[in-house]
Amino acid sequence: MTELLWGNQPAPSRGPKPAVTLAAIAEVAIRIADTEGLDAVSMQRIAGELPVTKMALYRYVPGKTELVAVMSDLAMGGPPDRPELPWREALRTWAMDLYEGFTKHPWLLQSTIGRRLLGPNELAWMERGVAALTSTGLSGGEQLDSILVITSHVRNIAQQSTTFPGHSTGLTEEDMQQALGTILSTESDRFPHLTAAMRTSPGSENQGLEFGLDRILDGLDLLIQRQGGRT
Amino acid sequence: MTELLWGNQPAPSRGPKPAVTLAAIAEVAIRIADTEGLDAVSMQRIAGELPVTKMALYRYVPGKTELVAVMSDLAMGGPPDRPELPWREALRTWAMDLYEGFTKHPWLLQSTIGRRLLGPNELAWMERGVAALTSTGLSGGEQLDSILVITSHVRNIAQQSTTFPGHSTGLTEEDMQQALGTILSTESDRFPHLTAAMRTSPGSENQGLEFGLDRILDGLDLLIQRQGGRT
DNA sequence: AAGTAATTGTGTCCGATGGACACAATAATG
DNA sequence: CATTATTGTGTCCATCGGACACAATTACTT
Repeated sequence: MTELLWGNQPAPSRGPKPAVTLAAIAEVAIRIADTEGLDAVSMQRIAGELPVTKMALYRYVPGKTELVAVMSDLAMGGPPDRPELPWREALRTWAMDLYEGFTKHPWLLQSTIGRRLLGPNELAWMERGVAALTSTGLSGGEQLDSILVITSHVRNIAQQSTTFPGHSTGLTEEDMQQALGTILSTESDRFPHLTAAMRTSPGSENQGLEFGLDRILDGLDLLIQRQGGRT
Repeated sequence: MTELLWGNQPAPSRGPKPAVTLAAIAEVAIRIADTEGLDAVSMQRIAGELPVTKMALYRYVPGKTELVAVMSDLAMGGPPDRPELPWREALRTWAMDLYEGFTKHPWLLQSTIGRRLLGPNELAWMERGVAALTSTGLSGGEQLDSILVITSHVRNIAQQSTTFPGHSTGLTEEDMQQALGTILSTESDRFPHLTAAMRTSPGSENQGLEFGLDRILDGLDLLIQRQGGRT
């Protein structure tokens, strides 16, 4: 499995030439997931767009789980190159880049959850994250925890703002807002503060990303200053 | 669907007595999910533990999606009663209670993602969250964004710390750490900061929850003070 | 009391899924 | 030329969510 993700295949000499490559399989799978959602990615479907049958895919990948892992790391890609910046700006653009990646491939939010083996690209993202924090005086554990908080925030904001192709419950953002509205109006006595908050809320938007990010960065800044770290 | 979640069924008069109830179905489903994971919850499996057949369940629920929604809101439960506290402590215990809920039913992390209709219990949690922030002078939108950040953090911490029954890739936390270790040792030149950070890291734990929570609360505190809010 | 209408439970059937497995075709090596 | 490792194919299976027709049950109406 590690070999699959990191591309360390022994390269056999005997036997017929492979008709496809792991990369080609992953690319097809990614394209399907991008356009029709992760649930539309089946072995049949993939094989249908390649000069092989379904079962041939199992020569390249032990199972669907592993295939999803490979395509995930590939779709995620590495973090884009950015000019060196002070830690706060560096971390902010890092978060924004990450957000963009998740909006470009929304299904990554489904496929990269829970305990899993990490691929080279995912590790590269982490590397860039902690790199931004090395000069702050935070300990290793604090650095890791910091980028974890930011990642969580970015992920969950992306999750609720992007619309999933396929698999979704078929709910528009409007549907949800409307249903919530009618409930809150008929049941407003049970949720007084919530109704009040939603009434004064502008009703949107991706300011949620900015807001949380600013709070977290403020909190980190405070900790760094308190520990006498430099920028 | 809203009727299902909020328990507003018209109660028919004609016809035979129902052999089971929606609540009973949900309870069985919850028990299965708790012990064997969400993927083990199938209509067959549920019916097997009830005096009905699989297809009879569809008299109580339009489809599996809706059933999962119902069992999710039920398992989540409402927020526990807590004495009134200043906003920071209130929000902290709120987050801890939420965390406990997710560790008690890890599958909630899978079932309550993306756009979905909100049940009474989920709304009750939100109500408690914003209630803690009403006296801070934050706007409605800011209050909602605040509890969203905290929820995200709690969720993702719970996600990586709890072990999923079934469905998991069968990876122990040790397996992951070990695989990561070997990769970082053979590939340490590609990830210098990351390897350094992981070397000085104590290797664990749920201090990740505390750390991120403290940063977020610090950031909120700063914003509140900046706006001249009172505690 | 008898019949009508609404509602519940059952059984059968379907398409799609991931995967096991045996087998034939292909290429490099001895 | 024969051996051997490797690739691709076809068949088969259990499981899943769900559609649908049909029988059984109960309350309401006449």
